[in-house]
Amino acid sequence: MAGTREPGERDRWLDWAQGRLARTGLRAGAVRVALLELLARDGDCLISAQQIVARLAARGVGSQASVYRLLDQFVVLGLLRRVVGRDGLARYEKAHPGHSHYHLVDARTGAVEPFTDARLEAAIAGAAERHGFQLDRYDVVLHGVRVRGGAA
Amino acid sequence: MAGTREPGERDRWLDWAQGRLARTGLRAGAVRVALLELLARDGDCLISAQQIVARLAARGVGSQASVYRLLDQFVVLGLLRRVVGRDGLARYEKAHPGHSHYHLVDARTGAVEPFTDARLEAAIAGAAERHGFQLDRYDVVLHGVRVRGGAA
DNA sequence: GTTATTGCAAACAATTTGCATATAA
DNA sequence: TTATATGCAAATTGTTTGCAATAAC
Repeated sequence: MAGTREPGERDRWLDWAQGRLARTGLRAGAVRVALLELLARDGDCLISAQQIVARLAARGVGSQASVYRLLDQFVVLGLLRRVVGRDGLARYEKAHPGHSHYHLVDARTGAVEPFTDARLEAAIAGAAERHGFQLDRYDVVLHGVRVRGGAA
Repeated sequence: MAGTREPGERDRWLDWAQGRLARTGLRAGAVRVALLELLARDGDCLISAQQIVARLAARGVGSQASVYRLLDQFVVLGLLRRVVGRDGLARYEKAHPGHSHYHLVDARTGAVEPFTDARLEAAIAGAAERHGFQLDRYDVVLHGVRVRGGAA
């Protein structure tokens, strides 16, 4: 199952995010609390804003406006990463400081799966260098079909 | 200037596209003709649908509906590549069969520039292989600032 | 009490669709 | 002639914004 990692990581992100928010003068409203909890649990791979709105609504919390506003806020604070898919929808996932990753999209199921790859990272840095670019950030999305179990 | 290549490439794409369209039972309407010509000239790097609509409108040709419909059609036929930017807008560029490339986005100017890099290509193939993925297609977008003239 | 948070509804913008008309083959 | 191409206007859909009411600190 994508999103299952070492125990404690979920809470680590939550603690980090809460600490960061506490230090900004912002206030812990009901929607923000619920959103943080939801993201801590399900924010390991891209979730769309609409999905989030729906899940919160199912619990009787939040509205379009507040969810979009909070997501924006979290992105600005560096708590979330925002990615726009081929369908033009914004999706979000927890940001882990200094820990960038790529996405594998399964052409059959549409499932998105994060992965990291040191060699690829090095190759990208090299390519940027060769083309006279000082790299700031990058997006890499691979589309294909799974033929073997993913490398852990 | 991005988009300047060997002489004749523009017409080569146009010929190829026209040939492909001719063999499909579709008809060469006025908007299609104008759109093909525009793309042959300016389609080397990502243009948004709105830009295209505007440019055609300035020449008194086309409408939202026909432009969007034609662009879709061209993508399906493999004449164009469709890319969705971080702003969620669809952008298009000429597809060259078997000739994939990446994009450099200048963080200062927002300019998008295509490039190719054999080593990067190999690295991507390797990463897909390592993660048990049979690669179908990929998107690579590098964000940063230009520090030297681009490698020709 | 002051100021940020929330919800509602309206506003927006890109894209899509229905349908009547024009036109290429 | 007959199916495709086109334009117009309306509909969709994701996202944003204005504003009054609410609640955190």
